Amino acid sequence: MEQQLFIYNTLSKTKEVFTPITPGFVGLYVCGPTVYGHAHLGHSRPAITFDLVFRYLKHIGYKVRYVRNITDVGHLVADADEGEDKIGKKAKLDKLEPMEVVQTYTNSYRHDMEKLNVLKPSIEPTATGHIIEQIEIVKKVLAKGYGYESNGSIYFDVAKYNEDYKYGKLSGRKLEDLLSNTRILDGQDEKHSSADFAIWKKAQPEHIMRWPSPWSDGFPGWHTECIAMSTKYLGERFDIHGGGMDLLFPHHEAEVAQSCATLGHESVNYWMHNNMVTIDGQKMGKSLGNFITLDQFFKGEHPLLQQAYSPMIIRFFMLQAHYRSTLDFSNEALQAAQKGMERLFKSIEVLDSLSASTESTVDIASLKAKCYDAMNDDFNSPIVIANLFDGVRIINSLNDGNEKINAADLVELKKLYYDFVFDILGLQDEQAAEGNNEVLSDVVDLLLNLRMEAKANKDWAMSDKIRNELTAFGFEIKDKKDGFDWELKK
RNA sequence: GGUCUCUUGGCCGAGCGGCUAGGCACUGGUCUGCAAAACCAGCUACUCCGGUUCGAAUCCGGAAGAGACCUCCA
Repeated sequence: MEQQLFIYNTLSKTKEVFTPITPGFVGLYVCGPTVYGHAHLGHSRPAITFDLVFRYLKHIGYKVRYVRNITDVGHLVADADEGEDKIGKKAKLDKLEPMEVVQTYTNSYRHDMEKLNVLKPSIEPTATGHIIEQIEIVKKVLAKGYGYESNGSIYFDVAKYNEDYKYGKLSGRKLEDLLSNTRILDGQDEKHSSADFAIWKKAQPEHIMRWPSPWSDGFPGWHTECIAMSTKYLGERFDIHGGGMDLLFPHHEAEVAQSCATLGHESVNYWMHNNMVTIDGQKMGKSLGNFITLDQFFKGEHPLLQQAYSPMIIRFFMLQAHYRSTLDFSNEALQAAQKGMERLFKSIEVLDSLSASTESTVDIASLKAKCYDAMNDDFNSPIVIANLFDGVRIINSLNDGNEKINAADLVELKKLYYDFVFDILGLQDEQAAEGNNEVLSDVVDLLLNLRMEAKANKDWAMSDKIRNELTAFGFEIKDKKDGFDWELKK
């Protein structure tokens, strides 16, 4: 591809031309889930967003190393039971080993991702597998003078750091504002300042997940794992770091700080952030308890769901909005996505059956160019989809004989749809995958042939009887000029 | 309270100075024994008030409403 790819960089708040550090190669890191619960619709947003990025970068010829972590330790519980992390808390409640909790939800997450046709990352590291690396980072922070020990825990000294670097450059915050706007008093006197964050936390006696360190038996802080894993697998400088907007502050800001503090420079060239999925205009999230899990969507088992929504409907729904816009959940929107997607897939079936003419009356080249332009403009999948729908009209017109296409264009058109629909957008035809039983197919054909005979004899009663009964079983009958077509609706 | 973002037709969602995406729904037409499907056509919106401009949904200022972050969160 000759064209340039533009990516919106949160660091500069502008779209920038993408230039990889090493020509032909891309290092991509994305913050993965904390595995203490089943994945909900919100979790699928970054997964699908960066799956699109991963797929497109590969499509245009890059070799991509995609690292997406599993957070299986280190996040404190919200309601301030000091020193207890989420995984540990959940483990006690369920009377399970912490690693059993981790395994359960990791499996569940991977299962959901597979259903959504999200490609597996190149490396999927876990925080617990990188305790040593995190301890090394803590040591470096201390050695450089940007951290301090307090009662066995180590904190990052934001004020000290801010003297040498600018804290807040990613999220656009100022340290003074942060300090003057702390809402609740901290309760813990260990920190010198409320803006400081823990990079190593001493474990309380009852705390199960713990590791030895030079300072205490404990566990790594919240923001250290990503920088440990990203630099380990992608290097001290790498191309793209992605994640949800809600991680921008403090999580990503703290990553930038730790990079600068330990390496003397930033690690990430392009920061990408996907927006939130909302429900009734509010962020769908664990803390608000207003989430619907992916599995509930797939099965339709939730009071707010009017029906089941297959993984591909969810995926298509997400891709119909740009990743930097909020996306509001509703049954109506999901149902509209479903119908649109069905139309798209139907046209691909039609496309496969088209035959070429000697001339073309359709402009495939410009359609193709529009699709690539959209992707190159910060991965604008809704525009791609809009163009594909323009193509649907073209395909149907070709099928109806209102337009003509030559052999070369037909090959191009097919390639365009296969590339974009299956490869880049990562959609799959679920209807087809369900397996059209051949015998069933023959039987339906037999019945419809009988109906054709009835029609020829103007026996409308018999004709309608066959059609209506097939319809009742869930078949859709489409009459054509000289025959018929049918499909089994779900 | 602080920082930031958003407000588009019946619904969902692009666009980000002129040529007014797309999907769903709806209406009319073509085709058809009728219907469905498909195609063609229609429905033409940018929260409000000022300003800049030959020209603004798009830029600037203000108001109202909503949201995100400031605390674990994708």
